[in-house]
Amino acid sequence: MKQRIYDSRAQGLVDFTPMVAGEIGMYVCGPTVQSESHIGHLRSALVYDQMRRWFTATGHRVTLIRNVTDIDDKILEKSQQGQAVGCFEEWWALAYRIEREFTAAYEAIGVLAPTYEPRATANIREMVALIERLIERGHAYPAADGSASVYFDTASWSDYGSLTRQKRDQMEDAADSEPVGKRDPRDFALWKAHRDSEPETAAWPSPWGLGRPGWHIECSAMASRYLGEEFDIHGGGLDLRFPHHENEMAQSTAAGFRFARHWIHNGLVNTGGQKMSKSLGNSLFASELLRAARPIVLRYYLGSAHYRSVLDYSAEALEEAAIAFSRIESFLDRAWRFVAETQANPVAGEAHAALYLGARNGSTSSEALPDAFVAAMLDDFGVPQALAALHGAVRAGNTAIDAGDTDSALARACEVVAMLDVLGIDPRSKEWGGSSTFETSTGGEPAALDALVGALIEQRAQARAEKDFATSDAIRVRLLEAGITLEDNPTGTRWSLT
RNA sequence: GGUGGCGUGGCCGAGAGGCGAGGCAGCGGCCUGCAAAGCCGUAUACACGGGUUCGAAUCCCGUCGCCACCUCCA
Repeated sequence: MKQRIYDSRAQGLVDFTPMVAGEIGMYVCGPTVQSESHIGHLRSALVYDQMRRWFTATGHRVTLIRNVTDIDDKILEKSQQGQAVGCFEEWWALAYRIEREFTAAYEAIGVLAPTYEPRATANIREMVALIERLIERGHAYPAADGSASVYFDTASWSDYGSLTRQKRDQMEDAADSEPVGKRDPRDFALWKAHRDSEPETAAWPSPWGLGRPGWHIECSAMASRYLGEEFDIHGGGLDLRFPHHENEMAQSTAAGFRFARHWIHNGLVNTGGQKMSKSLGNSLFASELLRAARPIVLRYYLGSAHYRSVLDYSAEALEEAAIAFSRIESFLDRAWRFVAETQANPVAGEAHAALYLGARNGSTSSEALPDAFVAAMLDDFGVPQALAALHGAVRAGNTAIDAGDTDSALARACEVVAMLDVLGIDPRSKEWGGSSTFETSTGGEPAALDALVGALIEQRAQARAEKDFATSDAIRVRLLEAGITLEDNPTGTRWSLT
């Protein structure tokens, strides 16, 4: 079966074949580091992280480039606003501080670091070269007002608008565009002349004079620098289709590059059916979300809707995700305990352990993945369907445990771990702080607590043996009130923190 | 004015011409001293009106409602 992806430019599902067999180049638009990261940023980063992991799991060497826009109007504005109220922070300090916050949030939800994360300010020379090339080819011009600005000549590029299927003559004029020096209001800035009101640190020399790059040119320059003039996939949020990606594509192709073969756009996040925006005051910041749920649960939740769908956030849905996810976790706990308990032969036990670990590290390869899971992922990264396959394996595994079928239980557990591994949500993996041993969930609790709870469990067992259920229930209630849940199993009583 | 998307059961959320994804909640049962966990069973779901078809939630036409983008955006 072939990998299918939804290509925004083709507006449909297409077969995906890497340019070079076994290698995939992806460029993803990262954030403009001007203010706190929110749920939308997390979702976007996660979507491409999952694609990257999937490609890797299926044997590809992926080069993932995600840029950081660290120079832009808003960064300068914010810095100036802050300074006006006495908070002294240079624009570059602000950008760097926010960038680190973004990195921390990404890491918190298990987004792997991209292969490289170029900053716009470190690629000015490449941008200038690209602009020069566009001027030479007749698709860009220095501003007519004598400033150092340079604009892209949209009229010179007949393909302009093709990414978003818009006809140039039917586009609305940019309301806030600076008519200064532009031939046409639809033309956009490649290079922005330095203004006296802006800090000198935010200006670079160029053949046209001191200035800073326009927003779109950085991605064109960096994508080509790190991935070449043609590469497999370009991704970003749906809101970037126009103007950002349209302009990026226009610049790069007008410069003579083939550029991205496929364009992928992830859906946005709504809250209460409304678009999330600062003016509505309904932004969900990463910091709040990470307090509202365990990061691994947040990751699970963000993957529960297809990447192209709108994700309508609600606290209830997040809580449901937490319950659904703990079902998976408790299965893994249960499966491992079951296998350990029923495995009389330690040699076979070690073989099982090796199998289990292999599934976790992906070293059992995608063969350990159920067909339904693979089919779902091949079909435009159908993570929600893949999660259905995951839950199916959990149920089958629980059934096998109930039936006392060790081999089947272990096989299902290995499948579950392999699937979780691909999705980046294996609670026992190192990235989530799991240990590589096979302790049951109480294994990580302090020994003192275990001794205390163990003593109470002992007392309760005594009471139960004497059919003194009033006492045994009282002990259970007291522990529950303290946040400890008891479970009676055929082999004894197990406790866990709720 | 232009471009695109969405409307699925109590809730979230997949799917896209013929067996009702999955999760949460509910109900009935098994297990349990009672629980918990787990399992089994359980649903006149596809905005509305036409049409195409042996068969439509899925395709076509229309209507209604909601949303996004059209040079700040993940």
